[in-house]
Amino acid sequence: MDAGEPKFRRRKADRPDEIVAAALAVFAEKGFAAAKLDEIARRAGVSKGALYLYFETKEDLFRAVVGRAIAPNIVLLKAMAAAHPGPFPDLVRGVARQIVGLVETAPMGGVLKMVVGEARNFPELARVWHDELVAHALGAMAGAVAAAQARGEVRPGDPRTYALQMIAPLLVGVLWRETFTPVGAPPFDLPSLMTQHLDTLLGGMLTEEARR
Amino acid sequence: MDAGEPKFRRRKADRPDEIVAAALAVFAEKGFAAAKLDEIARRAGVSKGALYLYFETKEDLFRAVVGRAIAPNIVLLKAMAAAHPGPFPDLVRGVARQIVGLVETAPMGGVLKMVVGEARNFPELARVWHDELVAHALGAMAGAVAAAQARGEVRPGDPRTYALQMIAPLLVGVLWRETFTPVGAPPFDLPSLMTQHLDTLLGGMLTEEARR
Amino acid sequence: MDAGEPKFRRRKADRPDEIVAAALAVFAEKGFAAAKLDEIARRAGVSKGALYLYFETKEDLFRAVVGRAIAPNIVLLKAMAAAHPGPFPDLVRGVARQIVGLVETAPMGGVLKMVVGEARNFPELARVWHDELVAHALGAMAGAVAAAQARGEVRPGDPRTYALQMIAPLLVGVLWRETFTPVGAPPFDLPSLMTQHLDTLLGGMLTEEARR
Amino acid sequence: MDAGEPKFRRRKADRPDEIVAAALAVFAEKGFAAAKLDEIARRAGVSKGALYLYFETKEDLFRAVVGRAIAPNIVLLKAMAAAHPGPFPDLVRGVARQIVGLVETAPMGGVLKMVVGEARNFPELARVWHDELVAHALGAMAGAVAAAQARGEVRPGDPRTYALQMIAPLLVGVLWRETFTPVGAPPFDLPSLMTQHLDTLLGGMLTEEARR
DNA sequence: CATGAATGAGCCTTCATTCAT
DNA sequence: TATGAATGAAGGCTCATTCAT
Repeated sequence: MDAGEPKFRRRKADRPDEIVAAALAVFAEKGFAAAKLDEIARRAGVSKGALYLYFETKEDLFRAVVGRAIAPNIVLLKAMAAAHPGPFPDLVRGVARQIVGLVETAPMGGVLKMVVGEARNFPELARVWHDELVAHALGAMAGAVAAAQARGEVRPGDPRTYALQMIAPLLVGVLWRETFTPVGAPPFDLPSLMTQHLDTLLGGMLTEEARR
Repeated sequence: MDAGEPKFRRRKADRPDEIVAAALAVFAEKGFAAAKLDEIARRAGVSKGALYLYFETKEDLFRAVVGRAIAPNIVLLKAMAAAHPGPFPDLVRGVARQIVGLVETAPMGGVLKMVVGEARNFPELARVWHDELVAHALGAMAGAVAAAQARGEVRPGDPRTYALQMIAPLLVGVLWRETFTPVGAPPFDLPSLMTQHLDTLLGGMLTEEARR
Repeated sequence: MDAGEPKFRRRKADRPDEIVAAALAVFAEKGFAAAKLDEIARRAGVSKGALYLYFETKEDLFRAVVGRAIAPNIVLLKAMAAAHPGPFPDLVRGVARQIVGLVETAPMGGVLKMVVGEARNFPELARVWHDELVAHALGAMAGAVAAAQARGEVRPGDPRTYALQMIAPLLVGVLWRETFTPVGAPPFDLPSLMTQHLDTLLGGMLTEEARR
Repeated sequence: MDAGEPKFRRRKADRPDEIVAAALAVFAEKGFAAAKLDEIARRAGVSKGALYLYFETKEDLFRAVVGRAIAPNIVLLKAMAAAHPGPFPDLVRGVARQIVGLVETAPMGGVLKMVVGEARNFPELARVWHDELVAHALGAMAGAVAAAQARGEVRPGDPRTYALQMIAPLLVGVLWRETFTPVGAPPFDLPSLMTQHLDTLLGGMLTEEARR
């Protein structure tokens, strides 16, 4: 930018993000222990030593990667908080559209694998993910369900469980894409999957009146 | 030695199974790369060298672990194949009961993590799992759905997607138990979860006539 | 020993000592930081990994080396404690003979360099050396001086300082041998040095009566 | 720049000396290998890169440090050369006073440690120290002893050894201060130590007539 | 001259694998 | 078979050195 065109030396401020992006890719693919700093450095276009200018240790880098991967998902929380107070199905479909959009753009499969796969080795990361994102999201959706129940829109049942039911097929679809599609399994089209799922599930969740 | 009580000594023939069991526990907890043969040997009650009497390499052991973990799940395929040809909901609930029973007894969470987490590092294992178990199970259930649709019991929709919808919350519940419950998150009761889910989902899947 | 002659595989029990001996040589020559585990392993006739069967870290090995080097010097303390209660000069010369003997056999120069050179980096080692050996030795000799003063054998003066005066030339002679002799400086013959020094020093320390 | 107060800015010409001073402190404390250029640069108040404007390598800087540390000691040689040709004890005490003065002002402990501790890794430095300083000083003192012997002031004995005997306690006292005092050992007061030592030693060195 | 981000060779440490017993 | 001491290749991390600015 300065002095006309991008110099072949990248600007320092971008380095950490570039490293985190490269690290995310490698950690997601290999897992923490199997990921090699050599490969992360190579993919980030820097030397191995440069990693240590920005992160203390490999674990530190991993923490940064997993921690920062929360941010893009936070938008969902805000979207849900700002969701119009209309009929329950509209809310659900609106949120679902956002999530599907996120899944299509962000490397959610890899992040999921990282969080789930390393939860035992990095419990504090699982805790952060739960406390700062998952619990909020699940709680918000459960709250919406409970409100809909109070309005007579949704049948009785545990709201938190309803929330899990709604999102689960998408998560499994993402893991499927990550796990079985690369070895030749037929993929699931996630938007279609989600559409059919919500049609079906809402069909069973809504009361007679709400369904009409 | 110990000329007294030789009967209680485990027979040598059990060694491989004991090793695989110990390895399953460690691999499930740590992942492939972070698992140490020292720990596997210790948990199996044998020396490190003994592992190599039964398995060529660490990868070999891992393959054996993941491969053998298919077997307990195969019963599901047989159960589905032998399922009575009655009404669709009965079939679904019967199968679900079996799966939930399996989930309660077998370390399915750990196995899931292994298969998903190492799919990129061991693609042939993902392939085996898909080809020998997952595809069959999903296909069988999709076939049942299609048959029910043909009989007018189930509404239109992609049968394979329906199958995924049915199982997904249970899988996510298992991963939840593995990931977030250890760090203080409230657990999901899997049988209740499955009951509520099938009630809801079938409510949306079944046609008017079938639902009556 | 077993089965006739020494098998080409050395017996395990000796390994730690062999490693410590090799490490002493390398640490004494290079200092802690410049010493390479590769070289220590090579000189000990084992692989680099074998070091870690007996010592946790390089620092641990260093601590073991410096710690064990105290032992051979402890004999001096015992010799001094058991010293005959005769005239002061006899005591001094007897102890000196022991020390000179030690200096000729043990690698005292290297050990001295290690303790002094790494005192700032490993203060706990300096403390151990002082508390377990040096303070005792200096104190014992100072005690003997004080007793001799009480008996009227030695002139007034600080006993601890007298003790230092007695030993200092030998220590400097050892360091000289370590430092300047290898680059062509004329050596000092330590026994002669010590003889002349004690003759001179006692000449100045003893009272008229004692000197007679 | 800083058009306001340029006068207080250190002149560039001082940089090398400032760097050498900082390096001396760090090398003396840590030893060559454990010393980090980062710390030297920080203590010198310059950037790491700036070190390379004045010194080719870390070894070069070390050589400069050790080499320049000779200079302050050279004054001793001159003092001894210019020493009045009076009685031997006066000469000795005069020189001792100079040395004690030097020890109190210059970081002689650290320098000693550097020279002794790195003699094996940098033999040429040990050689320079010996050839340019130590040999001269020891030789000068030995010469004075020999002259005094010729005058009948000093008893028979190896003059070079006598010289070593005279200086050794001070050197050991310096090393003691460097090594054991920081870990709680009682210190030696070097001037008192030297006074008592010379009183004692001269008492044994001088002939009857000279002592009178 | 001066800076400090970047490099990469080198070292400590780990751990799968081997092998003498 | 079984052991566990020993190996050595591999990888995380450090730090002297370089170089674009």
